[in-house]
Amino acid sequence: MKKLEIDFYKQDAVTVAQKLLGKTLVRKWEDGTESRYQITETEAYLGEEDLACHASKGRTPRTEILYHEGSHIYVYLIYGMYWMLNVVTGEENYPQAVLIRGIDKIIGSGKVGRELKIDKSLYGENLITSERIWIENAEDIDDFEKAPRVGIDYAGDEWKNKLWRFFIKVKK
DNA sequence: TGCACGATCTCG
DNA sequence: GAGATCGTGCAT
Repeated sequence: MKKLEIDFYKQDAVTVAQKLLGKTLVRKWEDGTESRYQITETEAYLGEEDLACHASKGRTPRTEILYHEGSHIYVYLIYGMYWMLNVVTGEENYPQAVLIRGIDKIIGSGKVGRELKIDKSLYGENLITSERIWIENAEDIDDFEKAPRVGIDYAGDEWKNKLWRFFIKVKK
């Protein structure tokens, strides 16, 4: 399949989060081998006014990449041990990102970070030009579930109740 | 310069 | 149900 192009990432985070479901995440290792995963769960973080989005605290060295245009990668260390993998979306100066929470059978952003060996060296990587990580196109998934986002109790009711978490419905 | 806290997981 | 473990942001 073909790599996703810049136009895909320039859409808003909520749209991209839904469309990323079912797409193929490709990780190329140091030794030249590749691993491929189907994206099964995502969450959207949209703009400075979204209190759950890291950019709500303003532009800092850490969140800088969120202000760039879509297709960049935002990695973030949480609880001192887990690297979260995020895809920056939208136009420049409009901070948005999609958190990858699940790939294949690996559900949980901490596990994803470990599986993909995500670390600071991937911060700011570009999904279109990178030789180490990119996303390939696949058929859109229409049959998915929505739910409130996880672990953002501090964001306040208005934001924490938004159904911006998306995951593929498990087939019986 | 210091400190409290978090988009989590694993183990007991 | 608590601990592991550390970069970041904000208060001193």
